Amino acid sequence: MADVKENEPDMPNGGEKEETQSSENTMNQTIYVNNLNEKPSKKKLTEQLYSLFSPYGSILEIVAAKRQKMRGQAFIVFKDITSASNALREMNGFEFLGRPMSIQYAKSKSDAVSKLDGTYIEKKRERENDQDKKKAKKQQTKKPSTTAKPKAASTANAQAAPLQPREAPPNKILFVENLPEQCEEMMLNMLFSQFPGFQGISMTTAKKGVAFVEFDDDSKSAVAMTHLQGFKVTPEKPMVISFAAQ
DNA sequence: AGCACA
Repeated sequence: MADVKENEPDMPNGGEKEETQSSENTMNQTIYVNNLNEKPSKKKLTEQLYSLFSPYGSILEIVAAKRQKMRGQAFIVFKDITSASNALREMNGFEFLGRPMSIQYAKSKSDAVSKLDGTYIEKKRERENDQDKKKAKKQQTKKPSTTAKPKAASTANAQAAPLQPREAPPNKILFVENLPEQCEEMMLNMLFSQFPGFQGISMTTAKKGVAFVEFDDDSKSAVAMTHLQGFKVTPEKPMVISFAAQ
């Protein structure tokens, strides 16, 4: 297994420029994307977003609406929060259909998620009014017993955490990310073709720094993955390898 | 700019 040091002190500055943090929202498995091109139809846009974001993990749902208030925006509901985190990190500011996407965590939980939790309420009949609760139950100690979701022990860590391979069932196709922009198919070929069962590379035209590598079967791809995981093409960019999503 | 889902 990979030894990961979780407690090493972070360097205050990695030389990265800190731009205005657009996402001060708390972590959410749903990401809110805006500044999208408003020309394509809702269906078309949703399709594009699916193919763009599915490499980061299973997508439960994509919600986009056509109303004036909602156009140019979309909600990508991931199955895992780490997928959302990775997608946000990687794709924020990425130029999509001629415009740089802006991505934040969604402010609230998606219905698709609530339905899986069992906490879904049919209509917006129930508004949580804190006023009422405070007045009625002043001294009541609220004890989350049943459906208490495990609160992230460190809420701030995940967003600052470096890109990590995502969890996915074995697949003969590997998803490689965090590649430097100057990385070309040729050099990936040289790296991966040394492992048995290598079939080929396919770089997505949509996004640089990402590639798919295919092997004969998932045992062969697993070998290559363990050997090349974290391999640094350049000192700043260790490649992150996962099994491709179905 | 703009945080929804019936």
